[in-house]
Amino acid sequence: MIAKYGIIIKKIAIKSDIFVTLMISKKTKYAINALVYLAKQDERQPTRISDVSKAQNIPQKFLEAILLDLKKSGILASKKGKGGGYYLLQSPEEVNLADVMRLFDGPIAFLPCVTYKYYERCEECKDEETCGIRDVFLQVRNKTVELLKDANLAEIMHRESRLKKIL
Amino acid sequence: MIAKYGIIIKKIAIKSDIFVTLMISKKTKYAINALVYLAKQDERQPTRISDVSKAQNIPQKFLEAILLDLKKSGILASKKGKGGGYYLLQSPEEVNLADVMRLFDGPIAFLPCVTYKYYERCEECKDEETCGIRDVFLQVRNKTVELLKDANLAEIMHRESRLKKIL
DNA sequence: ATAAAGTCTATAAATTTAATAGACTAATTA
DNA sequence: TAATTAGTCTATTAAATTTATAGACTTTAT
Repeated sequence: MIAKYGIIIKKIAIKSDIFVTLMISKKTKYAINALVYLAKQDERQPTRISDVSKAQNIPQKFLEAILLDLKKSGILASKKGKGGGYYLLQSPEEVNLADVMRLFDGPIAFLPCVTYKYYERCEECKDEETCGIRDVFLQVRNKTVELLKDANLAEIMHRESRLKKIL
Repeated sequence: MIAKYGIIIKKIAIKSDIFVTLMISKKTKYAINALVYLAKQDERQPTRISDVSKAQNIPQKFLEAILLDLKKSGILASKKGKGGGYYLLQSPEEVNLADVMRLFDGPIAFLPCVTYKYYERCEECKDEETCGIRDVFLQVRNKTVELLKDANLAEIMHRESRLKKIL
């Protein structure tokens, strides 16, 4: 990144490219947008993939795979044939960003040694129990997961209402 | 990720591969390890790249580029020739993980729209000011940056001492 | 002088992300 | 039961990024 600084500045100014190293993937972003959109469709009427795709500006074929994954994980359900589409299977309160992010981007952690399900030791680490770097990243991970667990679809919609009132 | 679950489970069990989507890059990890190592070398005697490389298990050629970047950013200084090497230019209190991570992995944020220096709007976003998703990720980002700013090299070493006392 | 040690340029292998294409299957309804 | 709608599955590809590796070059201490 450093070696490319000159180019990067240019990119941001002209084409607005952005580094993605620590950011969520487009897949996760699309998934979250689609879920919030489905949560906003009152009733549990199925919504067509093509409708979600148009409304949220997500490439349809890409979205198909994403929704299928969300279905396999039990968050969404679908109905085939005419009048079919996708709908929330879980309640908006049950679906939180931590789970969605983990589904598509893997563990929420800056280091493998502070993950729960994907734990991996650092080779160079002499004593993990007393590693100061790990201690910091463990704290960050715990706080992040806490905040993302609280951020369920209902909460996200509440926040939007609140923000609209302020403005 | 989901489509590969079978393989992934196998990988974790057999070869312990890990997804890296939201994790810091090896470059950043190497940089942090090298910095903590240099901070532990009392006096400001230059330490050879080869010594850091061996002690921290970092490919030497890769480390050379990393240390050079840290030098360009003003964190380290170097001395050439015999008896040369790298040493901290800033005090251990001044060097924090937020700055180091930003240097190599770019902005600390899950979405471009909650970054400061690399801000980018989401195309699909109708009203950013009232976006509930953005509101969540902004909160996460602020907390994360706060914790990482506090995590300077001195603090990391303090934590190690504290952890050693507990054990 | 010469040996030690950092610097610079270029390139390559491996992995991952993001996206596309097309055939196939299931369900509804006329 | 045929036609249509809409989700499902498999394969492939393009682009970008990460993680290195190689080798020539420059500077400095003794």
